[in-house]
Amino acid sequence: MRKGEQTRAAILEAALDLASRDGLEGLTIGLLADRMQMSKSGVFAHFGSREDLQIAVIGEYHRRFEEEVFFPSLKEARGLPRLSAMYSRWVTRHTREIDSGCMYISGAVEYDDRPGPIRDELLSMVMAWQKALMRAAKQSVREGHLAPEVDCEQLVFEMRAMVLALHHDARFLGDTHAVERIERGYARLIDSYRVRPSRASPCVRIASMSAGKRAR
Amino acid sequence: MRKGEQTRAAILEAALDLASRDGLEGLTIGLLADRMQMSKSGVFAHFGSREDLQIAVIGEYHRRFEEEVFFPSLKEARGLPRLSAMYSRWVTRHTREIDSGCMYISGAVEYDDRPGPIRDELLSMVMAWQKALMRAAKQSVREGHLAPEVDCEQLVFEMRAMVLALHHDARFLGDTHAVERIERGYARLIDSYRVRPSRASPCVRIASMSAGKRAR
DNA sequence: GACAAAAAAGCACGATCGTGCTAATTTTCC
DNA sequence: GGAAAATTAGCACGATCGTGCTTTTTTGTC
Repeated sequence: MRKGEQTRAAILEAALDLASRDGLEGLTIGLLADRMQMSKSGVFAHFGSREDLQIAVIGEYHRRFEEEVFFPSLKEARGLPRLSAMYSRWVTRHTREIDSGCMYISGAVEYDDRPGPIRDELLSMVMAWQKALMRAAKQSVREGHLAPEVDCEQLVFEMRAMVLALHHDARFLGDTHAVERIERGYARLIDSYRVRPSRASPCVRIASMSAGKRAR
Repeated sequence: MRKGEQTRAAILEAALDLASRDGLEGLTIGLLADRMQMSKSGVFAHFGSREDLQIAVIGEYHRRFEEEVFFPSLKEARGLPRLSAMYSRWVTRHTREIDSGCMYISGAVEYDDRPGPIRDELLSMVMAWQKALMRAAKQSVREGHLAPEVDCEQLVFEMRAMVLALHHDARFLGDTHAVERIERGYARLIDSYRVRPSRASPCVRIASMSAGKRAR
């Protein structure tokens, strides 16, 4: 009883690693059994099917994502500080998982025209994060950190876009400068949307971004 | 002799369609044979191996990409008009291949940590297009359309980023407004980099982008 | 330590994969 | 039209896949 949950967790850990590297489609029971030094049936028994395994992996990935990126950012003050913290932690996570890959991104490509429970699961998690970003952006406007006429959808779109590019460039092109570009891009983005009471307003963005980098 | 090339081309056509939908990894000889109403060996004989088939598909995809996006843009005047034309055609192509998917993007995810000839082939084609964008951006600076202090790498990075987001949102999220966002994003991007001799400078960008849309 | 329950293994199944080999068929050329 | 060459089909192979079934091993409880 207790042992079961324990090995299940260990399998999930290995599955997470494997799926992050080779994609959810590359996550195979045989490979997983090899890595766990178990029989295929032994692994299989813990999850009703491969699909359930994949869904469990997605859930676990999301749990960790929230724990690492989302929840800590809630400690920041509402508005731009929180939005920047979320973005900074998101970017930091990408730079750290540079050789494991983001499951939200690889999953989006793998399942963008493959309907079913896995796609649904991925979609709901990606949307959850996207909505969290949207909330933070709108709060930034409400708090007076960003100009009232800011199109938050547009802002979040461009923020997400650069993360996709970061992932693409760092992993596929092997570009090591993508992080700097995303920082510059975000700076420019916020700068053009910021409410400027005076020329020398405190630069929340830079502080938060580099704090995130230091924490790496 | 003649018949061979003909059916080879037909196979390649079907393979291109299949790989655009299910990814290069999803391109399988059996599926291809089914769609061609041929035997597996019949299909196989035209390409020395599956890998050679995949590489041939990538090459064909790139040929069509250049023909549709790159070459026509060369007719535009050097500098910003050409850069905008390239971008516009690129975006247009994405909106049209919304239910087939961009092989450069899906390929990047599939092969970002799978070394070998396929990755090499993909990489060289993606880099070719990226360099073409860079040349056009730098020419825009040289021609005086963009400010001299513009960081072209940064500009192209953000341009590419939004295309990735367009692909992601249109295909995975099913978002129908991504095209408008990329247009607004590009407008903002260029606007902040543009050289402004007068307030009412001719708006090359908008003209070109909407021309591209009309041509769809 | 015995016993019930849970966990893991063993095994087999049908499918699908890429790919070699050989035979049949079609095309091309004189 | 017949010979030569190119093209396609047929078939088999070893691998790997997910998954059901039965048996063995391990675990937790009295």
